[in-house]
Amino acid sequence: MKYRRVPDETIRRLPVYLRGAIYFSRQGMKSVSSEKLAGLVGVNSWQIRKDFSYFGEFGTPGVGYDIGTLIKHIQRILRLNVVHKAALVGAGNLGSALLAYPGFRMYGFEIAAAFDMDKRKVGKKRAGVVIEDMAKLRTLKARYIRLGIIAVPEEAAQDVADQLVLAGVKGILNFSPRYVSVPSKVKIITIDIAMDLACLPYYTPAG
Amino acid sequence: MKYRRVPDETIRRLPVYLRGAIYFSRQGMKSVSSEKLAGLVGVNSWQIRKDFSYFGEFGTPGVGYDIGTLIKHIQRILRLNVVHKAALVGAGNLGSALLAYPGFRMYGFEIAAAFDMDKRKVGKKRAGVVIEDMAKLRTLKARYIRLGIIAVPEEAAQDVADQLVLAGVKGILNFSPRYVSVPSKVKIITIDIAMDLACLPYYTPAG
DNA sequence: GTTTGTGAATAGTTTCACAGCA
DNA sequence: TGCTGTGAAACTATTCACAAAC
Repeated sequence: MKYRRVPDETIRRLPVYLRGAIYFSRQGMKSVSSEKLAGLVGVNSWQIRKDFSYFGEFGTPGVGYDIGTLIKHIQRILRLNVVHKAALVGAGNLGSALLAYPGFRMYGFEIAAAFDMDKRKVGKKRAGVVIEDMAKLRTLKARYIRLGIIAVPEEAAQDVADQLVLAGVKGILNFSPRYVSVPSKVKIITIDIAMDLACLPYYTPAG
Repeated sequence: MKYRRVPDETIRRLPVYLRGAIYFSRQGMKSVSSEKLAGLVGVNSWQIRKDFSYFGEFGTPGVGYDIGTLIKHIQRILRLNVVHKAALVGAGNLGSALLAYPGFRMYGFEIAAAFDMDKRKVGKKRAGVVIEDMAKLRTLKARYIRLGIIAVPEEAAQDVADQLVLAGVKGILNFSPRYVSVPSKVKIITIDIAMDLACLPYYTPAG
């Protein structure tokens, strides 16, 4: 296929395919068709084939995709083939849930450090990770931690983001319900878990 | 403006605008321009004006949008002007975090019930909500609870979704990292908090 | 027979530029 | 002057249909 810019939407779907491929792999399957994968992850089969086609041909007509190859391929495209260390800021309810969440490992992430403003929490452990003082954020660079996760109350979000940027992180996952501004060299993704729910009533007329 | 189907993307942005409007309202402001709102929420001003234009004219040229009117308008469009009761299934780490999350109230949601498979948790309280036995799910309809939130391990997600559908919910917010299938009359939104993070390394080359 | 890969057609979304109103 | 509302243009993404590969 002649070169075309990869759509952002395609990138957004790759983790879904990766999860599906890992699932089939654990079931002991060796290869899978776009139709089968489509059934599992809830995306059309032609959409899946189109998405994969942006990265060259790696399926076998009449057979499907080799699951091992597929996993490696997607991991390399998304740069998930190396372990990415992340720092969590905020060890409250949400932060603790994130520390215990098994989903990060699946994509090669490791929450390697946790921080909290509350001095009483400092030194305690959550899911095997020792909570550190906010002042220690400056050590991130030396510890090769390049991602930050914000799980603090919204008033503190911008301040924490500034500190993370200062500490040299390259990407931030923001769980606080507030838009946060960062220099353009830093990529930020904001997830407001209530916002997705806010769209639901619109789509459920007889609610 | 002549009628045109409202883009899904516009609907997805409305909660963002709503949050911004509520923020300005709390600051004591009476009206706001699309430019000001744009600065807060990180969307272009013309995008905001376009989005609003799908629902008729409610701004004043030379002045901006009346904040009170804006809030009421968006709430009505999204059907957030009545309280929506939701049932949480799964009172583990994530479930507890959701129960304590203040963001739901902002959009008019109330987690009115919580359920867990673990009999030892049944009867205990989390953030003021008593955890009930899974068997009580069948009482949702009588209690006017039409939304379900799934916060259980992925193996149990499909089963819980089936039970929620049986209990008559109209919409489901799924936090388990697995695609779940439901009848087409039920709207489901799946959030995998790790999946968003999985896209980050792709956008941060020097990671 | 089955399943991939992809150009072309269709659909959806964003951006622009500016007329018109307060 | 300042800001909204919107048609038209540009851009992006999805869907289709089918030739080619196994």
